[in-house]
Amino acid sequence: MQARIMDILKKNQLSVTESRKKILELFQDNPGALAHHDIELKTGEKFDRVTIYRTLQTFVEKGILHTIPSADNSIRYALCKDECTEGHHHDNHVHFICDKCETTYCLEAITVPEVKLPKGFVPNQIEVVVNGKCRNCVK
Amino acid sequence: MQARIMDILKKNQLSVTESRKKILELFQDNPGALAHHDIELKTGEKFDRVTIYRTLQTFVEKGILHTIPSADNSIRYALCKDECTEGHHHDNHVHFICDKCETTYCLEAITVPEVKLPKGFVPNQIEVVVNGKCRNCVK
DNA sequence: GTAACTGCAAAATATTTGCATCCTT
DNA sequence: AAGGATGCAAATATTTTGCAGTTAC
Repeated sequence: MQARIMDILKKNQLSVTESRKKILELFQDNPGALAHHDIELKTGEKFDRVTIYRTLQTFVEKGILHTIPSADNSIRYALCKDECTEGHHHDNHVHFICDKCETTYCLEAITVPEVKLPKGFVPNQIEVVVNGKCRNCVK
Repeated sequence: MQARIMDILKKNQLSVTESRKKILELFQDNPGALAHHDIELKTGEKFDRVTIYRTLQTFVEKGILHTIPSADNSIRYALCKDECTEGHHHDNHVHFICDKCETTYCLEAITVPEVKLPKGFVPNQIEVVVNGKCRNCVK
């Protein structure tokens, strides 16, 4: 686990620091996506808020994390698959946000369906975010 | 135009005030979606920032506007079709955000495709947001 | 006249920037 | 040792809340 984290950092020419290791670890241990605020809590506020901002930004730029759009003003982040490289994301999978437990899942197995656009519109990236009840909350 | 605006407000039991009329008018005149910030600018900062927050919130609650998720921490709002009622939105159309001009379109004609979810996941709402070049920016 | 709405002030929260210090390489 | 990363302070920006005055009905 630790090894994998170091690999990710080194592959992206980032120095291996406490905060980066810890934050990456969080994402690896977590099934879903995390928002800035979650990270602050889960690290026990061990790191400066600013460091978290900068770390997340760096990870997104390097293609280690991707962002998940939401309608509630809190961007969530999730680990990218290996194919992502700097400046080029390939996270064309479906995201699922549970209305009950708020967990955000990256449904890697589900590919984004084709969307037919009107003439003149050229797609670049397609985001699909599904809300509903996740398998743990559908009782 | 004005008549239609009054209709919308009355139908939702909202008193007809300057700010509400003006903001609704903005949405009617605009092809795309608007963020809080856009509205401040387009009204010439005539209304208090707080009033705009409250007006937008009210409109969303009443089903007059819907929100469009985004990955950049700026929620955009767009007019709902008539079928939306208080507490129940039906905006299952595709949203398109232009990478160049930043305009957000509601592609009413394009319905959201079926998405197959893993066992145990029950969908409630599906959001599809496409990024790319719009018909004005594809030269 | 009454309830609803607005504007102002202020609080709470979130985000960004500069800089000195510390850590990684 | 050098460059990069962090933490702190502070500047900005965003969002929320309370309340008094105003407006719609």
